[in-house]
Amino acid sequence: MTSIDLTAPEAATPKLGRKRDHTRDPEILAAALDVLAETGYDRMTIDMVAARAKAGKATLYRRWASKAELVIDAVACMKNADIDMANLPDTGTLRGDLVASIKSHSIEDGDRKIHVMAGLMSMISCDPGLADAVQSAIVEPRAAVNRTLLQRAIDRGEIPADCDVENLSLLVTSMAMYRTMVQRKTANREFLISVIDGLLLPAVGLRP
Amino acid sequence: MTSIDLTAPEAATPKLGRKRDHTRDPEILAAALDVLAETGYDRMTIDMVAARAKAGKATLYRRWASKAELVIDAVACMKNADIDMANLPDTGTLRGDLVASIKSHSIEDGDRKIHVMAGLMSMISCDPGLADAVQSAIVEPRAAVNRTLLQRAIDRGEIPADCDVENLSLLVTSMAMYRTMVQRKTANREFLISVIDGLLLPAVGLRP
DNA sequence: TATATCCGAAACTGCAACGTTTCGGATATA
DNA sequence: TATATCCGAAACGTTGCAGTTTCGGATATA
Repeated sequence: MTSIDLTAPEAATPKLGRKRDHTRDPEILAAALDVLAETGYDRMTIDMVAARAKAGKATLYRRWASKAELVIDAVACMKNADIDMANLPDTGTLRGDLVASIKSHSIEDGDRKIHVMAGLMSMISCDPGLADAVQSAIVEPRAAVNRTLLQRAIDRGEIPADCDVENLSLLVTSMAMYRTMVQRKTANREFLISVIDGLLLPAVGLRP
Repeated sequence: MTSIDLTAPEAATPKLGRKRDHTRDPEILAAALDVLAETGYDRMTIDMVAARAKAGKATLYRRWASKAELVIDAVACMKNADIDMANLPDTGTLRGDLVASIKSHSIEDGDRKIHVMAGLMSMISCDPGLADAVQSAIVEPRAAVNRTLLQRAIDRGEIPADCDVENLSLLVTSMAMYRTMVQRKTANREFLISVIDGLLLPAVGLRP
């Protein structure tokens, strides 16, 4: 199912000959994500991915049984590309933490994730496994960051303890997704800060 | 292009014989939207729509030149299915107006619109005309309602004049879209009110 | 009533992409 | 060095759907 399974040695494997080069797997998966983000799942073809990765189509089919498995693996392997829960910003204020978590790299990465999700939208309702992969690899990590930052602000008494942490932690991502998917505009730094200053902070009783 | 164009009389049309029955067009378009919302654009087939509408495939191709035109027409014709700008609620408070605008019918309609958008996600990045149709038929009408209700609240001095009306007017829809598309949960009345009371009203300085 | 056009059902064509397979050449292991 | 497996390229068969056409039957117009 996953690329990890493919690395497992089989019972009666002959030991002679060349071994498969798994160092190229990440390149192929990255190429798959690129094509997915640009064209969407249904219009994406294996040939596109192979061409992008400068690999033969046969090479891909040697490693993944189908287009669906390739995509699921690609999504699963994009987990935590930019998010480091163990090393969150700690500036002393909620606004400082939120703004510090918007590095230019994480903006690009977030944008990419949104486009990948858009490409998976039609497929996601059919395959529950894919929905789970998207949930744990794309959605949940980002929400966890915001949830932690909000909880810290509560703990230090900066914001009221009875505020709606769950909805608040999804606010910025929801607005970014809407802007990207529906309005077809980029969720750039300026926009993200306008959401923080215009919606999130006022909602917890802070004036930026 | 549109069903309206198809009703236009042609120059040298013979006057004899049976005329095309356009009273069934809305049924066919509604069937197209149903299939679109359920299966997505790429997996949707003309046969599905024909079967749903209990019509022949040839009948559909007599009226729309292609699958794309059928879908664009269907989206355009769902304009304002539930929204009546001339008859907005006016309860005297922002919360009253917002809650009053969430009738059970408009919840279902909003849910349907979100599923239609999800089905169009992959296609929407290819066809700019489709993006415009979605924008004016699905997205903008709902935002306009919220924008008006917020502006009224400003005019009567209920909320500060410098609040972020543009982002605020997209807040509920964004959260509903996120919940439906990503979390695969229904954006029911309880959820919508939790967004209003937990995010929107606090963000404009009101305590529900 | 006679006729022209409609209708739905179903068979058909064309095409695009999936997934498979084969090929010659390269390369790591024994 | 010998061999087994890798690699990328390219051809192939199959499938599924878009779009077309044909058919018998129904229906509104004259």
